[in-house]
Amino acid sequence: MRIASVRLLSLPYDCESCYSYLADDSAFTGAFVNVPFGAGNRVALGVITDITEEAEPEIAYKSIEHVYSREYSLTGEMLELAYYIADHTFCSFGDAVRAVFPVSILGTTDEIYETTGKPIPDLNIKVTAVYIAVSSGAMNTRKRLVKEYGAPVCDALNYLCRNGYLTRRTVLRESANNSYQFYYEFKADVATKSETMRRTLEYLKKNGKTERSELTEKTGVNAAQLKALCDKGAVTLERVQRYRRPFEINGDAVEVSLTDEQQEASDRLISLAGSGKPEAALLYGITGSGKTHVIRSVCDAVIRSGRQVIMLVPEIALTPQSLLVFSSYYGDRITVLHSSLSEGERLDAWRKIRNGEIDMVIGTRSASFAPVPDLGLFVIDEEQETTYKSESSPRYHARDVARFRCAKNNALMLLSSATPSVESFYKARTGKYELIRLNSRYGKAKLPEVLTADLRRDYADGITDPIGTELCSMLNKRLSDNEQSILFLNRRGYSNYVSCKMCGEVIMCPNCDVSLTYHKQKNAEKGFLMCHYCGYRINEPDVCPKCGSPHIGRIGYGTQKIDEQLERAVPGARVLRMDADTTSTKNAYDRILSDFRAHKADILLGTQMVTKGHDFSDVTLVGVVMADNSLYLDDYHAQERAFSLLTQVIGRAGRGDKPGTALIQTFNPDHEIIALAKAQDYDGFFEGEIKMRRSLLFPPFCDILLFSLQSDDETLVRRSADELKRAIEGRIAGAYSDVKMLIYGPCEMQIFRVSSVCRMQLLCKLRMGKRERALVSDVLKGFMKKYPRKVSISADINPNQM
DNA sequence: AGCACGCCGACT
DNA sequence: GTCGGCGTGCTC
Repeated sequence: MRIASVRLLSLPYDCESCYSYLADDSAFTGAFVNVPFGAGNRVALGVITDITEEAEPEIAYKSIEHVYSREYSLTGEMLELAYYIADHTFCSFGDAVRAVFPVSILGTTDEIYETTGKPIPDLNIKVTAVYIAVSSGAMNTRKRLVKEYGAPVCDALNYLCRNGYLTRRTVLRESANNSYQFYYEFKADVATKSETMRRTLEYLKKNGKTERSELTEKTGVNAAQLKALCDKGAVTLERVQRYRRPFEINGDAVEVSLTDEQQEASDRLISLAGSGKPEAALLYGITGSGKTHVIRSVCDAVIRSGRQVIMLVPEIALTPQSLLVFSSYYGDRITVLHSSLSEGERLDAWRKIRNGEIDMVIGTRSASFAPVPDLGLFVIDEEQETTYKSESSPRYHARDVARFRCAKNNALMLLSSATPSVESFYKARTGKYELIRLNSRYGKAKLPEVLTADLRRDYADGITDPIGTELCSMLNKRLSDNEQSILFLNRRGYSNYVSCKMCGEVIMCPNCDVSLTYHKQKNAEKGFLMCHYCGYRINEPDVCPKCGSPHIGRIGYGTQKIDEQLERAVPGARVLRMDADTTSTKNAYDRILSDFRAHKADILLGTQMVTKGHDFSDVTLVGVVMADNSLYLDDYHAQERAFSLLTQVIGRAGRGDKPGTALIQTFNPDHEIIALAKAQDYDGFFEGEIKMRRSLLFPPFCDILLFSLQSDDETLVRRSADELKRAIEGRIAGAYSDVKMLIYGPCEMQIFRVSSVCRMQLLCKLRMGKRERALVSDVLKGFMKKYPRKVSISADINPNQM
């Protein structure tokens, strides 16, 4: 007897998810299966993790209902990766599998109900209604019934099945996202009366294998006639998956010759990639040093050796420009993979990758799981970016996935950055990663001149405009010289809120502990106020809701307001605004950038988005409207983020022939981080930062473990948070006395209430290892058992925000 | 997570 | 007296 261990995807974290089922010969490890589960034998999706021959007599086994094909199964690597993710990020096995595998590719299952003919007795009216609906035939699938009658039908259906009035069978429906092309080929002459069919046969005889649409067009044959020809054995039909392509390939490959420094870096990386061992390297090169050329040259070598490359970029908006660089070399052997592809596009890309039709995958965090058959190189560009860490379950870091996969495939993990994360640079310093430096700027580009504008002086003169006098005059100068400028606005602290000038009341969201943000309404005097956390929305009030005073007004300035001020301060300038509001539509981002590149505007004003690796040769001025906002967040990352951001912004100036200038407006021109960014002195920044991290005990000298608790019952979250702390302390005093950790809190999260849900957190510093993970898992499961469905809890290792 | 079983309040 | 509330416990 074959017994398969099946792990179910639908069970929560605190449930044992492994069950044994009888299996036939079609079962294999890594296969997705449908199994009957629970008293109602509802269909559940699972994965076979193991197969044995020994049955245990005391277990009443059920049988596997369906085994999905090998084409859509987990490879050994992916199965191990799913376990790795579940273990390291404390998520359910199902969440981990759904991250590594596009489960929707399997299609959907539904349950069909049929009457048995057994007459029903006098039953509950609802049950009778369901029975009648089913027996009429129109309403016989579970999904349709649930949609019509709501969830309670399940009870009725189970009752009817249990007592033999209905039977249930499950059906599989192939994913609607499959799209096929049909190829016909001539096989044998047959007699037919139809002129069209004869013509079709002749055409096939002459032209060989032909796609259906071409055949229909040329001979006028229809689907029914083709089917008849197949049935008669006159032609054969071949069904081929059709792939959609969500992007254009353009540009011609330009052979770039590498500088000596670049060539040396490339040679070293190529030898690492070919070492036959897992390797990790950090490519650290100042902005404009040509990291991309080096990466491309390494990709070339890896692909030539028959292996594949995965390259991650921080955000979707950056995929087109990377694609532009690489697609000219690799043509249709390259693909993108990210979450804004349509379902069909994503699945197509996935299939092509798995079929070995792709040499290079470019994508965001989720592309870490691209099923390349023989991974040779895993590049993470701008590796310090926070977007590589997932903020929802599974809370994995792409770097850890990369490391895991490179270890399995003896591949090279290549981190690349001008401002590496402190953690990565420390690893490079201590020899865990090979450090490869590019020290010289490439081509004609020169480091821009960096100036600071002391806003205190403006304030002393009574000028409080967001664009100070210095910046204003420099912008005007650029305009008259027909040169371009970029203005960067740090979003944080720039939200517009509404407050009463009489009583000081700030209009808050009723569901969340945040102020409402003002939004302009098109063609209207009054705007509206919206909560960015829960979406709550009201019209802008005329009077203060607290004291009734009409003296209420908008405070703060965002891109909109600065846009308005620019009209006055730099008359005649054409301004393009790029932020979350103006880039909401699909191609807006590309359009804004290409318009700016074509010099259809003089000033590009925007948030984070303007800082990311675009080269505009006409830009000679970059202004940072307010540098201070990013410096004082109470988070140990704050300095690092600020330095990285400022360095990137400054790097945007002077990418072409003309010398560039960066102007940083600040109230703190003497701040250390600003000085370091001004000098583009990463090493200096790192020395200071690593000292701080060591003395205050922060990563990389420990890991941060953050528990978050949520509940709509305020007293319960508070109480359970205290109890969580005691539970951890109890275990450390008992079974886990070998685990060392510091516990801080519990305390309220920065925004305590969101959507009427109260949130607490508990922070721990420790060094994560096997025992530590066991403890965390233990504590989590204990907590979930104690507060089922009342308080939700999650654990996050080294979160982006605390 | 579902779903069944089981034990207490507002209705025919 | 029953329908149905959701607390507890189990699922190969």
